Amino acid sequence: MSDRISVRDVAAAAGVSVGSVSRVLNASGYASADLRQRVLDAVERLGYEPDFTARHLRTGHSRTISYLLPNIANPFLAAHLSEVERLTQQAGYSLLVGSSERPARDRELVAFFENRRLEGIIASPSYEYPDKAECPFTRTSLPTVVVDRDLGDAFDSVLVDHFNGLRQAMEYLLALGHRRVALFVSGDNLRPGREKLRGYRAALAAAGLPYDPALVYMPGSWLESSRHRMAEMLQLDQPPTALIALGTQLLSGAVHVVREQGLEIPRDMSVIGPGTMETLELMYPPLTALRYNFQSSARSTVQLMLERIAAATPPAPRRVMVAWDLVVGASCARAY
Amino acid sequence: MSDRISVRDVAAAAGVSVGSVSRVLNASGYASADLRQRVLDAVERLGYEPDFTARHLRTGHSRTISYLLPNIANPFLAAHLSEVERLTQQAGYSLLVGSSERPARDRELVAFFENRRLEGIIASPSYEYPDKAECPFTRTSLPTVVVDRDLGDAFDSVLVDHFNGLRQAMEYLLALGHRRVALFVSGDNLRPGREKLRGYRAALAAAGLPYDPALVYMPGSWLESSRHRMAEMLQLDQPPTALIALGTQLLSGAVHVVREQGLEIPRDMSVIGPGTMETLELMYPPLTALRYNFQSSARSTVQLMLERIAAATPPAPRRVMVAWDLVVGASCARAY
DNA sequence: TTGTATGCGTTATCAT
DNA sequence: ATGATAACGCATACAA
Repeated sequence: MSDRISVRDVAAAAGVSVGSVSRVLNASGYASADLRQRVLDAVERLGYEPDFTARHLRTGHSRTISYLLPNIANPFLAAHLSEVERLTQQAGYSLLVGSSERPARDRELVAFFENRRLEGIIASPSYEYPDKAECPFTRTSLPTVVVDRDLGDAFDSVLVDHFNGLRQAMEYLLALGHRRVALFVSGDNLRPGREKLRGYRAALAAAGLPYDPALVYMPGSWLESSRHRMAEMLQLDQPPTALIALGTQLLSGAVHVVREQGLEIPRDMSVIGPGTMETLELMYPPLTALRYNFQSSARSTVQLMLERIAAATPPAPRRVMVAWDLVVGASCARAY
Repeated sequence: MSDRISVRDVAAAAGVSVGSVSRVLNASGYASADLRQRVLDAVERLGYEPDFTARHLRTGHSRTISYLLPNIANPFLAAHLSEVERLTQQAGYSLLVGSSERPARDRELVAFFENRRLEGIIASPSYEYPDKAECPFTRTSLPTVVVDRDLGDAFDSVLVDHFNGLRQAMEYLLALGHRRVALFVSGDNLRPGREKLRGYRAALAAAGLPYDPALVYMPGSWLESSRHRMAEMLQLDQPPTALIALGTQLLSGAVHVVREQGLEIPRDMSVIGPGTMETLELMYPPLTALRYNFQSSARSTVQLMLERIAAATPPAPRRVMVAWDLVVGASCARAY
């Protein structure tokens, strides 16, 4: 059963040496047409396929890259991961997934990736290492492409333009006459949250409106109660007339409370949410949503990685910006 | 830079032979306390870590398993994958993901996994190979655990109990007085769809009600229009008064049309949907949903796999059933 | 143009 | 108890 055929078997069957077999298969060095044909025949006949591990040990190429991310179950990340997997496979690489929600695990995984001689790391860690000396990705020599995180400009980065996405959404709401907009976005400890807040505030400032922290909810970690915060906001003297909630859970919790209080969307509350496939149609009226192109983002990610792997000398770090689009549904109305 | 330290370096530093280093590190064979200590010190001092690839080549253990699935972006699959990844990592294994939506790609991936000497395959393919001779998983000698597919009883399987899930949901609706229930589930070409249909029909039969194909929508592949089908159903002489839609897209499309026609949930249409995190709260009134435990399902999957890998002689195939729970929300009402 | 021999970094099988 | 050495399966420098 464990009679795997090796180069030796092929060589014997073809009546040539192992070196010749290898040379033919890798198109390295010379080989006469005759010898070449005999080898190819034998390979075909025996169904030989070079052992990946042995080749890896010899050449140093593992043809495998890894994707380190906080949580595969997050719809945004899953969509991106899915595309990345497709493209890496297409390029002849395998994709190893590693999920990590804390720095210690980041370090473990990076050490693990190095030990396995992976060829690159796509990193979207759950911590941004303000102290660069502690950043596991700075310390590794593996080609790294950072996805939507601020890890300094030593890395190739694919960044989502949260800033302008939020500005766009806010300008849309402000144009509808809204002056008090609630903002529900994930963690201010990571780039996506920070940039969204920046965009939100920039739009307010540009319109000459004050920034009110009481209208902002940015849970640092998972599963805090967005229901509770929305309930609080509705109790304010001047409650929000619009809501931007960019996360399925954040949105669902907030919207639940809004409706529970007998408020109607969009009449009493305008809503902008995340543009993942599901949410777009699940709500009624159809959600006005911020959406970005996973496919193009994944394409950039993989392309940067492959270029960096192939490069003889490491290229200067590049950064790619991915834009959000505002897809107008029917969940926003003019402020009364 | 590429000055990786090897056993030889450690051996030299400790003043012992490479064999001794290996023996100490693998706790195989004898080693005096003194030698043992010297080796451990040297390892510590040099920061040595055995190269995974070389070890793999020598021992045959790749400590890697793969998960073959149709589509990572599917929320159900992503949730399951996420748990499986966590558990495999925890057990010291890496997880390679491979997505495939057609038999030819299944075969490619299996060949690829064999070539890389992975230790096992978790398979949830997009085709069930009625002709077993064509099934790539039958032909491979790699330990295989099948997830929610009917690939015959030669494999360990973790199966979701769609049959009883649907029976449960139907009994609930029938008890509320509904007699015409629309069913929107994915493909009848795979076990999940087939079993759901069986459960649906069993419940109807038990209640002495006729089965009407005009109320059933089971798209074979993605993205057909559930909106269109729902619109048709609402035109029937006797339109459905309840809907079971088990898929985020199926649900959102159908519900969209229902509301568009001015029907109210649950007054004019009772709805039961899929119990993924997002959907549960996103709808208003809160969705009554069928839900199953990803974690327990993932735990079974990984456990079966690890046992099979560890077993000296392959155990008889086992099958684990995972139950659905009906989580009652407020999207169902008594039939008028 | 082709064959031989060495090494990749381990582990495991021998002697000692 | 420990050390020398072969072997895992391949690629390649070198000899022929």
